[in-house]
Amino acid sequence: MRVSQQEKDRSHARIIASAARLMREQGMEGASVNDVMQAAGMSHGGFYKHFETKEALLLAALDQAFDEITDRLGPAASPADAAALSAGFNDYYLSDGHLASPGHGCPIATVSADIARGAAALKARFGAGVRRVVALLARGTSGTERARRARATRQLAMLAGALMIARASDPDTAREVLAACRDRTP
Amino acid sequence: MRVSQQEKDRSHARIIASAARLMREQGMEGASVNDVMQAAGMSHGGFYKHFETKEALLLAALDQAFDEITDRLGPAASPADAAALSAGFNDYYLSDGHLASPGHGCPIATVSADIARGAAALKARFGAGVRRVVALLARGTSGTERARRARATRQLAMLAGALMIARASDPDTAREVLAACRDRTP
DNA sequence: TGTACATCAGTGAACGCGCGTTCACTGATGTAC
DNA sequence: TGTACATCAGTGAACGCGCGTTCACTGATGTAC
Repeated sequence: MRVSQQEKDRSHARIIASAARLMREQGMEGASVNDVMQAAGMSHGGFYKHFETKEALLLAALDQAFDEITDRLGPAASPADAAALSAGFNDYYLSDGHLASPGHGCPIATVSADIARGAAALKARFGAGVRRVVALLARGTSGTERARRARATRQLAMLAGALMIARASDPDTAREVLAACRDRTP
Repeated sequence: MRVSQQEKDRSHARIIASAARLMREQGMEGASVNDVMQAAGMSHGGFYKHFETKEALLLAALDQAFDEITDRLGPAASPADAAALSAGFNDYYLSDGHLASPGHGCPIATVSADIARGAAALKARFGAGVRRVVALLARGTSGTERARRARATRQLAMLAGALMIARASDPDTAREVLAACRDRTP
């Protein structure tokens, strides 16, 4: 049966939120249209009233996943706040909570291999997301614009690599990798 | 028709080599049994004369992929050689060749997200592979055993993260990420 | 404001397809004499 | 060394299953009068 425009908008948001979580938990191919719609409380048939293809959904879900992590870094009233935020980012990124909850964590560590095999449109959005995170991390640091961006990039690369390695390893190795990278910036 | 033991051994090696490449190019789920057997010059039906399940193949292919990268770091006659090898590893790891050839590159950057969703047996082998690479990278560096291992771990995490981000990004962002991480160790 | 009707969000069955796995079959290999 | 026969690596058809996508249908919503 037909549903109000307001309710359709809510459905749309639920579909994207479910996809943003499931694509990080199950991978971009592993997150099936059926799973996503089920998680959003609907049946699979209605999906194509919201998106033309699965790939269009993944584009929206990827943006949302990056939004979740930039929201975490966004609020900084002063350069000092920004520096503290950037330092605290390491703690969050390598925390046990982040390790155990890929579905609500950084998309770099969960879907970059899928995107590397994907369409150029996905890579463009991913690259834009990375630039946004780097720009936020670079606030409040010292040096030339170029040097600050480069340092933030190295920090993000190390964190994403460490999280990814820890998640793919046995518990002992995971612990060792996280310990080596915590409290250190490249 | 039956085939000699010698030829069966060669088939076995070709299947693992094809899987080691395809799993890095297409992902562990994306590398189908049919694709692997085709790439090894056989039809899919013969696969189960070599492996009990697809997962058993992936275990063997993962070990082989790690062997390929530890072979690169293996030969070091002296501590000075080891230090030069470790420094040169950065150049190889972030080279355009490695960027463009995931099928013959480091498995950390290509299959870790798949393994994070996989069985404990895969994680154990992955963790062992990571430890082997870290141990090789740590040779010829200074400091306590613990500090040397930690530094090598940070280096590997940064490299894997950078390569993964570069592959998943548009060309401009990829270039910037690689430039920021080349010639720098965390 | 009330009524008549067109719109369309969501449902559930169905589509063709590729997946991992199984199986009957073939004929060269390996073995026993 | 030669012969008879059991073994088994590799083939190709077939299996049930879940995938992305399509479609006829339902009935509440939104619109025109």
